[in-house]
Amino acid sequence: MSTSQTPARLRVAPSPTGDPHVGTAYMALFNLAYARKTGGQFVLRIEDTDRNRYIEGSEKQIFELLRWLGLPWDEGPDVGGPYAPYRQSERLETYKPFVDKLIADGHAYYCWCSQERLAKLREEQQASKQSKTGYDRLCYGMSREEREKLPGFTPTPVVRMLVPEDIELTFTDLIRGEISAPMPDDQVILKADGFPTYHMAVVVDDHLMGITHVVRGEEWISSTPKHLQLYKWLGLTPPQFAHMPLLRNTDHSKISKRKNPAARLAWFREQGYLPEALRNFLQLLGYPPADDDHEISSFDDFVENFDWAKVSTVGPVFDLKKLDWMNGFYIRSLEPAQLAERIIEHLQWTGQWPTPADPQKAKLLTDAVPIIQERLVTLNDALPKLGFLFTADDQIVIEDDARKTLPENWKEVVSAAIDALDGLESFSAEAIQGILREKLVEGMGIKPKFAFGPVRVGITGQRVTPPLFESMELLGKASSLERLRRFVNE
RNA sequence: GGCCCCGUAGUGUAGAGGCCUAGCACGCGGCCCUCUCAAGGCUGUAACGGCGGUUCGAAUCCGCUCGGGGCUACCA
Repeated sequence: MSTSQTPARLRVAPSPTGDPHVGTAYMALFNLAYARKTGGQFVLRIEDTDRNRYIEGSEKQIFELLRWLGLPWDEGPDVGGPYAPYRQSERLETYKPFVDKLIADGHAYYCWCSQERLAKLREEQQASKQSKTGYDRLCYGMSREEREKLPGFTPTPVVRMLVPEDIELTFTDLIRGEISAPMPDDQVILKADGFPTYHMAVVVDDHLMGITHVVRGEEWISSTPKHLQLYKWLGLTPPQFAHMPLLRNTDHSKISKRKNPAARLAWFREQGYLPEALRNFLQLLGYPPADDDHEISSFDDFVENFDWAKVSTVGPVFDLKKLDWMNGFYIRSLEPAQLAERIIEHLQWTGQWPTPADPQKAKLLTDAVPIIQERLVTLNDALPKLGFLFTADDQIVIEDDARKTLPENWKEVVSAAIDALDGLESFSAEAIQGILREKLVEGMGIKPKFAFGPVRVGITGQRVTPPLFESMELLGKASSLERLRRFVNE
């Protein structure tokens, strides 16, 4: 039970730099869970301080996919909120006084070093295998005039923080407990283009927006001392930190779009995964199931028992096989009518079907859902499994691997089936099965497998199909007989 | 190179000194069911990286070692 806790404010802060990343959804899920558990708020903030990597339309994708996944935010660029704007590019004036104060207090200084000089410096440090790397403080204590006389000068300065020797490198993490981080160098906090870097913006915004818990990826552990130092200089109370494990590729490297199609959040939707299945799956990465032999769990259950201490410190590898199983499970647990709707929506979203859908096709699909429901892994599997239903009788092609399964006497079998079916009044699956068993299996002494096999091939052209008798019922008597006749006379 | 984080079956995890001849889920194998394929039922397979300590006793604590990962940008 959620005891009386102080409402927490958490945020997810993706950058609009391309296709939304699956890691964004992973972070959002855990942030949201804790916000809900404490009765607090979940904020979406867009961190678009990098003008070079900014990609038009990426932000919209973030909104769309996070909503699709069922992770709604209480405050954000598109829904507003008391701390608007929620887009860092619209907050440039907000950061200025904080930077000015740091400079005035002697905690930050201007740096006119050119990118070239810095690159060269870095190169030399790497090559010399020195233990100490980072900016060499050439500009520290200099005026513009003084610096200008030296090489590697660039007219527009950046602002760097003056990291003290005794900076606190240890902090408490909600997931890992006491941890320490590397000694930082004099990090740039304000870029030449007037935009703050992440380090400056995140501290100012998290403070101004009343964020109480910062939940982010493990890759930020090494930056946390810088952030803590900024809070200290500015006289602000820092939030609590929880560093989530990093999602991994199969080779255990940090998950990347290049090595892993699943790194793109949109990929899951395109493949036809159900958002509730993906959410459940993500929840299980680095987090134990609530019930030891039952990994299916609702978001509410997740929230109910949520505890940072349960989050694993080991970066989990994506196992799509498990997601497949889970997606199938969620598909099977839907009402057939609901599933039909989801399939149609998906076909429309992927552009395979028009909007509005052809009523006849929609009806046929809906009627057919019960026979494919337990055979689907993703929504994309539906149409291919039902191909024979949406194909005209004279367009059915007998596939090679289906033909190979045909016994010697297949024409005899199919002819007998035609005769049996022809006199059938009610063309129901039950009646079809009844008469075929009577005439072929019992009457001719043919094993069910070889009696129904040729009929299946004639009806669908395929070796593997949904249940035969139900398929024939859906197809109707006329079409079924037509197909069998064409088959036997080919 | 330096600093930091991490190390239970193929994958996700349970395990917080004896309840562990290490549990569960997915995967994979077998059997049953069966009109194919699924679904379902039963069943099998497979792990504490290594080495030293501490202890009556270690997957659990300590050290070293090996391995993986992250950071080391005017990217986040």
